[in-house]
Parts: sequence; structure tokens; C-alpha cells
Amino acid sequence: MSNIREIAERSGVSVATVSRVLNGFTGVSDETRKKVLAAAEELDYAPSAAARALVTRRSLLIGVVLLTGDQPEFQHPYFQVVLDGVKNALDREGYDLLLLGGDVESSGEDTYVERSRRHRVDGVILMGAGFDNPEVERLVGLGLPTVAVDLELQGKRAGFVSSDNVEGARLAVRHLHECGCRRVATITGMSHTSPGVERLRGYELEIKKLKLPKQAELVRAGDFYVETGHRGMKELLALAEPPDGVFAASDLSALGAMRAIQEQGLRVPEDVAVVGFDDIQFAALASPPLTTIRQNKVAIGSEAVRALLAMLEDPPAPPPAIRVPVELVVRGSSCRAPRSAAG
Amino acid sequence: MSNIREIAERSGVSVATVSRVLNGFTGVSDETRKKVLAAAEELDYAPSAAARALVTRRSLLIGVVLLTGDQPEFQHPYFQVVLDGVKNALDREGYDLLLLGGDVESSGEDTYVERSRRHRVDGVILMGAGFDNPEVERLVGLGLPTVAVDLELQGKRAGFVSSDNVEGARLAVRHLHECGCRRVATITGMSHTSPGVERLRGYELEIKKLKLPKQAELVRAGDFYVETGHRGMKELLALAEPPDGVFAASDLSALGAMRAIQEQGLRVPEDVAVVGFDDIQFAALASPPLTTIRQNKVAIGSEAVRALLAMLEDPPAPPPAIRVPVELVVRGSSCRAPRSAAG
DNA sequence: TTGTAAGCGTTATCAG
DNA sequence: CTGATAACGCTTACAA
Repeated sequence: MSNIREIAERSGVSVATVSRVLNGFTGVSDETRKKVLAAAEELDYAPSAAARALVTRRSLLIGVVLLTGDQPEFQHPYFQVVLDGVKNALDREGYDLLLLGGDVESSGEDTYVERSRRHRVDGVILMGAGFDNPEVERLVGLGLPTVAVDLELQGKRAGFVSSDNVEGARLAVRHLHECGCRRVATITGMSHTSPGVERLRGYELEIKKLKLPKQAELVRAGDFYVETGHRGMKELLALAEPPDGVFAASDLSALGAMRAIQEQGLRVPEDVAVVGFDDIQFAALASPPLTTIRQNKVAIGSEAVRALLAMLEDPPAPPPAIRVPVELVVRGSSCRAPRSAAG
Repeated sequence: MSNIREIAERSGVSVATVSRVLNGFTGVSDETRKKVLAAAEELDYAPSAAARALVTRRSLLIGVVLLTGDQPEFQHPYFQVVLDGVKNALDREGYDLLLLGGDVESSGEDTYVERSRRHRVDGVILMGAGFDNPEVERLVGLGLPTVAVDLELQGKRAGFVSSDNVEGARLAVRHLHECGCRRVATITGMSHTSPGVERLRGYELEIKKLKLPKQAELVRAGDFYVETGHRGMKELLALAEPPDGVFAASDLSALGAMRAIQEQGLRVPEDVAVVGFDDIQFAALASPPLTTIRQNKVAIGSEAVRALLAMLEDPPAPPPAIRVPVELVVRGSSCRAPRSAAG
């Protein structure tokens, strides 16, 4: 593979001049510029990111950390779309994306933090991390510019972007109430994640505000995935007084819940109305189609990038703390036309 | 951030010795080793991948190209899992993953090939590319070691891994036949992709072998996504003689087909049996649960990595051409217990 | 067992 | 407008 010295020789100028041309600097005669460009073309030149990074001290690399469960099949579809938003935004800005996993087992000592450092990434986008992730502290302690998705990171150089989970949960409960549900349960997300606790909080706040029955038995612990949704719903249906509406903290668990309901020979939404959270691709394809709180996943991804690059450009600026609005999407798993909430 | 010179100074040795210690070379006294390691620890040293890559001429970076449609929401869930397999395998081998998109619009001149070259990736894993991708030729022409997923790349340094699509399609058709279907249609994948043409070929071969009616009207063009599955099925049901079984070239289109059937007030599998391809997470969650041809997605990902690294280690070795076996998974969308294919 | 020094491919400073 | 040249952080002969 050719380098700027070869270009310099072939076009009869110095490497400095070649560098100037290649970087679009002004103050180079048109004639030399043409010669250099021609030589570069002929040699099929491609610059070396490593050499550049070494001297400029900027890698133009962003570490994107995707912390997912162990079972790949069970990766949450939500992240896929956020990642796509991140990727496209990064592309547009000329940054490259180093995808880092959180598979601590196989990586051994080689955590995503170490890999980020080794590659001198300019910044990090952290997805899927809970409060319990041991590496996070290290990451912000290092002062490596970081934007977390779905985790309220706060640091000199660390901020976050996430959906308005509390408001989303409130919307869901209010909608169920407007559909005529009088006993509204919830299946929660993981309690060591921000979305988990925030959606539970939103549920509780709205239950209280609407003066709906607030009972511990109506709250089942889940983990955002199908199985716990299924199990939680089975438990709810086994109650002496089962709920007539349920808010699941994720679409996946809502789908599990719907399955449990239908397995009991009950109907959605007539017997139990269901509202999920996320609006993953399959929410609309379920039968009945799932009413849900839509997260603007692409916006979350691109906002994370925007915020991160802003931090890079203006170090003293305060780190981002961004809430992306959510939206209620009414489909067949709840009432079609919300009636008024007459007692 | 500290470097080996600082470590050298602090521990009173030369940079060469530090390098030796850090790389686990033998022939260093235990005493110096300890001193160096201690100094490195104190300085919280992290090696520079760029500097290393520059001198060793190995980046330990693999470019993973994910060519997806424009609409992120419509990304196929299949790739997510393959990507996970790739990521974990790469992790285990100490390689890092540069995620490259194919968004030609926004990337402009900066294609995934150029980015790969700039970063001096040691190899490339190409996913989602069809026959029509203009960059592919460039990629193999460059001699950059490449393994394509779902595309029969052949080159001095280019090979492929993909599912046994022909066999999978045959299995699907045979199963439908065993379920008693006598008029079996198909909704195809994109004709500019290997899985698209291979699954169609498998369908045709098995239709012929089983002496089932072979008619052009039973073959509807699709693109692996939900909408074409839905549309194709609607067309099939509008036929004078509609099919009683359909093989969709992907689970997504199978789901679309099921929806079309149910919208007509018909039942799956009683009126029309449906078999998909992929076994994505949601196949099992559909109602009825979808019978499908399971691709071993994780294996495809890790095989691609294994094959690529093998090429890197042994350049003269012939490039890989790997077929990963598929498997019929019978669920509710076809007959539960395949009856014998009595005329 | 250890040190010296020559690169790897760039950019950037400083002269001219 | 152009050219030398010193870094950037590391590995690796080659010497000692």
C-alpha cells in the first residue's frame, strides 16, 4: 500500500506539500495540486488512520458499547435500531465506529474500557448498562467523554440521553384507565436499570393520581424479556382479583403477557387490556397489534452522537442530559376508541 | 495518557525492555519485569493501538460491513444475531470490530471499502450485500481478505459462509407436502441476493421432485420483508385456484403472509399452511407460532470469523466456502404432526 | 539480559 | 508557495 512519500516522489514535491494537498489546505499552487492528486490517484493511495491518529492525537473513532445479555438470541430489538441511529449519525460526521461488547467472560481483562483506551477513541457511547456495571465508574473516572443511553450518567465529561420513561408509563396507565380498566397491574423492567425504575415510578405516580387500587400484588418483577412477561401475567391471572389492564415495561414482556392471557382462554383487550413500551417492529405485527409507548429510537441514537460530538468540540460545556419525548400508539391490544373515564 | 517512555524512566530501564515486558517476551530478568509492571500499573498505562499498528503492520481490526436497507426500522432481525456471533468470536480472538455501514448516500465517497483501507483492517466480513453492490468487486480486487455472509464470494482472498438455502427450501416444501398440501406457493426473497435465488431454486427443485403443480402464478416476488409477504399472499388468495400451502423465503414475509390470510377470515394452518425461513425470535411468538427453517445464525457469525482468521494465518490456503446446515422447526403454522404424504 | 536506534506514515513547525 | 525535519508511541534488529 502506498504512502505520501511515494506520492511525493512521483509528483516531484515534498511530503509536506502532499500532506497539504491531501488535507485540502489552501496555499498550494493549482499546478502542484493537480500533480499530487494525479499521483495519489495513480497509486490508489489511502491514508493511514493510525499514522494520522498518532500525530494529530485524534482517532476519529467512537467506541460504541453494547452491553447485552449472554444469550444473543435474546438481545433486545430496541438496541438494534438505536445502534442504527448512532451509526448513521457517526457516518455523517466522518467518525468511525468501534463496536465494543460487554462479554466480560470471554474478554477477560480486556474490558470495553481498556479497548477504548487502547484505541484512543475520542468518545464513548454506552448502551445497555445498568447501575451495577462495574466498568462504568472507571469510564467516567477516566474523563473519557461519554454519553450513556438509558442510564443517567453524570460526570465532568459524561452525560446521557434517554426516553422520558416516567411520562411514558403515566401515559400508558392513563390510557388503560380511559379504556375503562379499573384494576391496572404492571410487569416491571429490571430494577438495576434506569428504564426499569423510571417506568415503575411512572406507573405508581399515575395509579395514585387516578386513585386506582395500589396493591403490591399488582406489581410483578420482570426483566424486559418475553419470559418474565409471560410468567408475571400468569401470576396476575391467578390472583383472587385479577387485573383488567396491564402495563408491561417493554413490548417483549407485553407480548409474553398477551400469550399468557390467550393461553388462559381469555381475550385481549376484552378481558385484559395490554400496553407495552418501546414500539419494536413486532408490536404492530402481534395479534392483536400491541398498543405501546413508542420510543424514538433513531432520535435517541442520533441525539447521543450529536451530544457527544458537541462535548468534544467544546470541552468546558456542561455534559448533556437529554430526555427524548415518547408517544402513545394505540392499537388493538387496548380499547380501540378510548372512552371517557366515567366512574 | 502515559507511554512506554515514561514507564522506562520511572523504572530505570530502556523502552525496549519495557516493550519486551509488556509483550510478555521471555529473556527479561524477573526483577526488571516486576519493576516495569509496577511502573505501568502506577501510570495506568494503556498501549496505543495506532502506534502498534503502524510498526507491526497489523491493526488487529476487522471491518464488519452491514449493508442494510435505508429504513432502520426495517433492518432484518437476522443480521443482529449473526453480528452478535461475529462480535463474540472476534472478542475471543483479541480482534476489534470496526462497524461499517453501507449508507452510500450519507457516506459519499467514503465507502466502506475506503474506510477499511484507511484503517488497514486485517480483514473484512461482509453481510447483507447482493450481487448488485458496486463496491464488492473493488473489495475483492484489492485482495483484502474477505469473508462474505450470504453471498458466494470467490477470489484469491475472498470466500463465503452461508446457510444451505437450497436444502432449506426443499425441506420446507417437503414438509408442506407431508402436511397434505397439494398446491404449494412461494413468496421469494430479493432476486439479487444469494438467499433469494437459492431458496427459490430449492422450492422449484422440490416442487418438481414431488410432482406438485408448477405454475408461475404460484411464485410471487418478494424482498424478505413483511410488506411483500403480505401483498404476495393477498395476490395468491385472489387466484382462481389459491394455494393451500406457502413457503415464504423469510420469517418476516411469512408473518406478513399469515396476516393476509387471517385478514381474509381464513385460518392458518387449516386453510393455508405457512412455512418461513430464518427462525427469528418472533417466529415462535406469532400466532399461530411459525413453522420455519432455522438458520444457525450464531454459527454463521463465528464460522465467518474462524474462516477469516484462518485465511489471515495461512495466506496460501484456499478461501473458505462454507455451508451451514439448516433445520426444520415445526410449529403451529403448518400441520402439527406431519401425516404421511398419501396421495 | 539489556540498550541504541531505525523506522512505521502522518502532521506540523519553522525556514526559506 | 514549498521543503526540511521533528515529533507521535511503539517494535525490532543489532549491539553490547
